[in-house]
Amino acid sequence: MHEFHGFRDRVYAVVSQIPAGKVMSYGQIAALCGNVRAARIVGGIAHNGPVDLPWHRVVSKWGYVATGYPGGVEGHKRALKREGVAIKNLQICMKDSQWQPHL
DNA sequence: CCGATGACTCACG
DNA sequence: CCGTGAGCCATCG
Repeated sequence: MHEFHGFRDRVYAVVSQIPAGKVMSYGQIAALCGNVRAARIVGGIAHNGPVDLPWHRVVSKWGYVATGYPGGVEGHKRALKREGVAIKNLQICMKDSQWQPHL
C-alpha cells in the first residue's frame, strides 16, 4: 500500500498534501523527494501526470508558472489568489505562501 | 536498453 | 525575471 515505486509516486504524495493557500516550488518538491536537482523531473511528471493533483499550487522559484499551464499565467494566478495565496505585485509572496509538509 | 523530452534552476549579460 | 547557454536526471516511447 505505501509502497512507493519511485520518484514520481513521491511527488504525487507531496503535491497532494499541499494545502489550499500554500504553494511549493519544483526544486523544493524535488528536494523533498530526494533529488535537489530533479526540479525538471517534477515538471515532466506534472505534464504526464495521470493523477488529479493541485499542480496549480506548484510554482517556479520566482513564484509563478506559465509554461504549459492551461490558461497561462492569468488563469493560474487567479486560481491561486482564489485559494488565498498571498499575491504581491502580480507575483506570489513565496516567503508567505511557500509550504512544507510535516516531517 | 537508449534517445529524446521537459510545467526547472543557475550563471552571465 | 528577459535571453541565451549549460547542467541536471526521472520518465516516456
